[in-house]
Amino acid sequence: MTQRRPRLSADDPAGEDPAGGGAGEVPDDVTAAVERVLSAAALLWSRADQGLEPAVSPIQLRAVEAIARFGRPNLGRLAEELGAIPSSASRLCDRLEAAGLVVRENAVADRREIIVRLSKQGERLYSELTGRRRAAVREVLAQLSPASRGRLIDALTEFDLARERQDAGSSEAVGSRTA
Amino acid sequence: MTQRRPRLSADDPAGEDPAGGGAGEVPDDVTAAVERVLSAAALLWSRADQGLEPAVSPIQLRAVEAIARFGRPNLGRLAEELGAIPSSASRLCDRLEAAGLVVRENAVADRREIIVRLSKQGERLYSELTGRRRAAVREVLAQLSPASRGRLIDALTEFDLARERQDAGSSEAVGSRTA
DNA sequence: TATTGTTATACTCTATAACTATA
DNA sequence: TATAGTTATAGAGTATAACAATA
Repeated sequence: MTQRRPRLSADDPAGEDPAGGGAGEVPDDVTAAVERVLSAAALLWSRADQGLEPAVSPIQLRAVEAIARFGRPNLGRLAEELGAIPSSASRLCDRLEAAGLVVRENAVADRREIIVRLSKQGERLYSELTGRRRAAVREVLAQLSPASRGRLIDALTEFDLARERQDAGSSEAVGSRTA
Repeated sequence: MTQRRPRLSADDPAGEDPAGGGAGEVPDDVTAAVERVLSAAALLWSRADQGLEPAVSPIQLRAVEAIARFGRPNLGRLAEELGAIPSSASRLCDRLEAAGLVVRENAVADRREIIVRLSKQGERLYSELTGRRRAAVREVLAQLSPASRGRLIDALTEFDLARERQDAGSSEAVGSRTA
């Protein structure tokens, strides 16, 4: 799950708050078209774990990804990256370690710290995941002409630059959460 | 979580299988650029639930989305859409109902069936979610010039058509899983 | 007998709080 | 005293298997 904020409990009546809304200016049809692609892209991306071997849970897979990104994080850093608290990350590592995907090691500098790294098998799993994602993207791109691909990459680059500008401005947001 | 296949248990040594790989033809830099944007897009999309009121869990939110898409699915149809088994969906509905987000009703045609629909509060929550996603996309698009937006929508439309062709060809895949 | 949904049981995942070890 | 991590406990989320009700 990975959220820090308290959630609605089963015995809790629930709260109020409309909120929502957004800036005008951008035509609705453009927004809708981009939304549709984003939605499909998110699906394409998340489907890459289908048939992965061994079939770890999405949560464990996400932890493997986070560890791969950081190389050798300590447990606190890993928890932060997952948007979880150290306790949860510790328990998750228990299971990952039991599954043979990660290894816990004592840090040399500060003996309180525990370094988490991927095992050989964990690295293999991560490679398979990234390979599958790349393959999925390639399969779609292969259907486009080189000229179309050129236009696509130009447009996406523009979008990504805009997104980064936007992202930099709204850093008061909460945790990461790849969910 | 929502997967049907057996997962690696904590007491299970784990399996083998390299796999991965993909079709050549498409240049690596193009693939990598698209991947980067897809990754960011998936993140943008999944972050829309930040600060939602009431703060339901991602799993419950996903169920709300599925119910909203279908209108009034029976429990089995909902489970199928979530990539879960009826038992899990039933338990999930217990919590959603307790939280006041959905309502269970007896079907008129077949008295074995249970129809699941959003409560007023559930619909409000769903509206807020879609509103937030739309706003997030708008904010990014607002940073682009109208000409850039035109190019973007053309490129995305091409990509989406290619994806749909691809998707139609690989329908032997398992469940949906938005994870 | 087949289908729809629920309940019993067990495991993963997560948070809060209390604890241990090191700094 | 503060920090890094673990353990105890409790609840959400899920699957398998056994069950009830309807077709």
